[in-house]
Amino acid sequence: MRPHPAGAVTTPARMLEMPTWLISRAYAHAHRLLSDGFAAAGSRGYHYRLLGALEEFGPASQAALGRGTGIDRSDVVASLNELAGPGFIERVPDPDDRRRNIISITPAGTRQLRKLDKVLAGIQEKLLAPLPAADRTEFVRLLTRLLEPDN
Amino acid sequence: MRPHPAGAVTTPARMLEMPTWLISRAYAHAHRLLSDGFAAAGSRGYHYRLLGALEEFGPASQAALGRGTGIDRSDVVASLNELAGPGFIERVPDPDDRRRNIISITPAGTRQLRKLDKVLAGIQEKLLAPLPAADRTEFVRLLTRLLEPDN
DNA sequence: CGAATCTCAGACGGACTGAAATGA
DNA sequence: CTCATTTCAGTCAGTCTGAGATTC
Repeated sequence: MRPHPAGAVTTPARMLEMPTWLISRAYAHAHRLLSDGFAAAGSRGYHYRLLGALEEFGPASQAALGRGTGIDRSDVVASLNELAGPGFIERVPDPDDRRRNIISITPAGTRQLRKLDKVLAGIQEKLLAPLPAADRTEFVRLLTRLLEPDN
Repeated sequence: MRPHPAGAVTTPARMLEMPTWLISRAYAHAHRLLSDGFAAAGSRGYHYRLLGALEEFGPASQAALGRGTGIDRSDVVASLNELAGPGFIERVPDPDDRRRNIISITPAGTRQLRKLDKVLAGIQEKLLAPLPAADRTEFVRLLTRLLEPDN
C-alpha cells in the first residue's frame, strides 16, 4: 500500500478542538502580530514593558526592573542599552549606593511609550477583529478566570 | 530621589488586561501542563502529533508527516527514532520510490496513542478546571472564532 | 539534467546560569 | 570580610538551515 500523496497529512483531527491546541495557535498568532507591530515602530516588546514599568513605578535599579518585569537580568541590560541610544531612558549612578544605576524614563521615552501604547492598541484591535464586540469582553473575562489560580 | 525598594516593580498595569498578554500567560500555563503531563507518561508532544497523524491518515513518508504536522523535517527524524525504539512505529523502504521510508503505526503504537489520549484529556481537564462547565464551550467557541481568518 | 527524500552536523536566536569586577 | 549590583561569557533546549548521498 502506497503512502498518501504529499499534502494529505494534516494536524490530527483529535487535536483541532483541544483548548491547549487552540491556545498555542492563538499565542503564535498574537506573537506574530506583536513582533511585527513593534518592529514596524522600530521597537520590541521588552522595550514596551520596561518603559511601562518605569513610567508607572518611577525610577528603579536594573535589578529591580528585571525581577519586576520577569525579564532576565542580562536582557534588561541589553534592552536598556538599546533604549539609552535614542535617549528614551537615562542611567544615573545612585548617590546613595554607587553600585546602582537609577534608570529613569526621559520625556522622549514617555513620548515613545505613548506611541507604543497606540501601536499596542492597534495590535489588540487586529487580534480581536474576528470577534463581535460583545464577545470580546467575554473572551477577556474567560481568559482572566482561567489564569486566576496562578495569581 | 531613591528608586523603589526591590520588589515594588511589577508588570505594568497597562498590560495586565491586554488580550495579547493574557494569551501569552495562558500559553505558558498550557505549555507547562503539556510538557509535564507528557513527560510523566514518558512521551512528548511531537510523539502524540505524529502517532495521531499516522493513525488518522495511514502510512506516510517522513516528508509528508513533517509538512502535514508542521514539525520540522529534522525533528521528525529525531522523534521517529524515539518512537521506533519502543516499537511504536515501523519504517519500511517504499518499494515504489526507494528514496522514501513509509512510516506506519504499530499495534503497540496504537495502544500508546490511546494512553496518550487519556493523558491529554486529563491535561485539558486540568487546564479548564477554573471555568464552570458552561463557560468551557464558550471559551472554545471564542478561541476558534478568533483563529478562523487564519484557516 | 533538475527535483525530492532522508539524514546528519552545525547554526541560530532567545533565555538562563556562573562568576568576575566594582563598590557599600 | 560579606553582600548587592552590574556586566559578560558560557550554556542550554528548541528549532531551523545546509549539504551529502541516494533515487526519481
